Amino acid sequence: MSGSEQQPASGGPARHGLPELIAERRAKAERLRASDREAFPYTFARAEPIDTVLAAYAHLAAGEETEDIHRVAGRLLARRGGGGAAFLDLVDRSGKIQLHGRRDVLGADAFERLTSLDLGDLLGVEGAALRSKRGEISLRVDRFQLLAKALRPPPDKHAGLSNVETRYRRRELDLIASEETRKLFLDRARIVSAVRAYLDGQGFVEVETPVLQPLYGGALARPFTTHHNALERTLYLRIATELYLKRLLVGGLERVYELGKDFRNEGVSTKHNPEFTMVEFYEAYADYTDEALRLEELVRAAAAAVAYAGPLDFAAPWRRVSFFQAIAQASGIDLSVTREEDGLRAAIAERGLPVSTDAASWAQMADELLAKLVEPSLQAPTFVLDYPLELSPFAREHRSQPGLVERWEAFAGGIELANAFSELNDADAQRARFEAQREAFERGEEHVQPYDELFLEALEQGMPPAGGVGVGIDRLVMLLTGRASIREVVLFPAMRD
RNA sequence: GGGCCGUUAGCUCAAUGGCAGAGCAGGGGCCUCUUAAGCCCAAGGUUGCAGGUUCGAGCCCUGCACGGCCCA
Repeated sequence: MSGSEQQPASGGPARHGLPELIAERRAKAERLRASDREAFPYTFARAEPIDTVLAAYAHLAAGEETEDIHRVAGRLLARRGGGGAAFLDLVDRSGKIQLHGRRDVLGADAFERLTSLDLGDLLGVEGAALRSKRGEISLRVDRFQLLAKALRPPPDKHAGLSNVETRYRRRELDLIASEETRKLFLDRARIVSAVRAYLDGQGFVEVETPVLQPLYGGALARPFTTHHNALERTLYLRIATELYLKRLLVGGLERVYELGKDFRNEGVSTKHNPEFTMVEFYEAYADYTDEALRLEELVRAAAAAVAYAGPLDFAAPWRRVSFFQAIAQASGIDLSVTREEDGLRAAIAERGLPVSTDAASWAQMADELLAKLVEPSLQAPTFVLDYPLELSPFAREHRSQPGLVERWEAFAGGIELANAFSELNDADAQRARFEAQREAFERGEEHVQPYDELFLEALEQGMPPAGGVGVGIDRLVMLLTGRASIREVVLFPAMRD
């Protein structure tokens, strides 16, 4: 501590705690800037990933040294030793390597600079590979440069960052402190790449449709509303890409997909973030049966990309069960018989099922039976097939079962993973569905599909028969990485201020 | 929306209603093969916020904020 800090009455105010730590680090940075012309370079070229250096020297025996020079760059996260020898742990995206700094190699000045670095500093190092006497593959530090100063201390070098709230709000700290977190988000990137690679390989074209939409649609959800000043109009953040993608089928693109963010203005939970990543893909001349095969293949590809070895078996074919069967097995209620609102309400009450029946339509109660009684029990990957028409305003009527539509939802690990239809391409039937939605809205139903005249005009132009699928990427990542909360797999989840 | 739990130093955590502590990190020293390196010294606090009870509150009570888990 400097003299002035020991005499706060005559000098500046005494600094303690975090401000003191930051001041110490800033002073070091300034001293280095003054004394070391090589500090803070703009680049550090030809650095190798740490894991490739480690892999190249797995054969070294303890105590064996080489003169093979390597360059690595990363963040300083631990330090041991002292006197004329220093051991530093340097971490990059690929791994961690030990650095062995020696006064007799570096000279007194450079060694002093090395040992005065702070944990958290970013540095570039050049030196010879060796395995220490205690058996750790290391680089002897021949030269090093401070690439950036960490003015704030990193999380505890052993305990890491365990405060969940801080991990979500300050994800950069979580990534610095936790190899597990780094691996998770690298796996997420691999999953997204695998999804794209699968669809690209199957002849799908990646497209981008509006996020800001004059009219939202394609799902039953409340939208975020915003305003365009120059156009002087209300715009909505999309809740789905469905309707625009189907217009591209009308346009003849045949196989299209979009992978991006949707926004739903609803509650947050361990399974819901207000913005989330969805891939939707649409395929002309195919139906929902074809799309079930596609989902099996897509998930298999994603699982392979992260070498999934968890408890779920994604090998095809997945289990298939009808909507009515699934509910009958879980509740004892046969919805094909109990097709009336009052009858279903009575059946639910009779069995004392935890399903709200007040002011609920038949379809709402059926949907809730699925969500409450069936969904949580579906651990092994399962398709639930053939939904009531009332729940599915964009799905095509079942070719053989009246009152149902050709739709499935895929579940695994107790959560909904994907949703698909044989797409409704009859413009007049679609118009009737919109009208039914309008009537539902007038009856007071909250989640309805707004009437989209432009979409109807597109269908009137002629849309090929098609299958379409939406897959929740966040949930796919949860399943393939074994995480129970969506907040774990979203880098910066929504948090209250 | 409800219930339970949590919030103390930069980080990880202690503390019968009775002087707020430790480890790590940071500061000053010693130490040329360490692995949570070690040893000595000094320093670091609006105990989430606002009230209340009490001679005395990190601890008890009320409200609020944020988070976690469970339920709806």
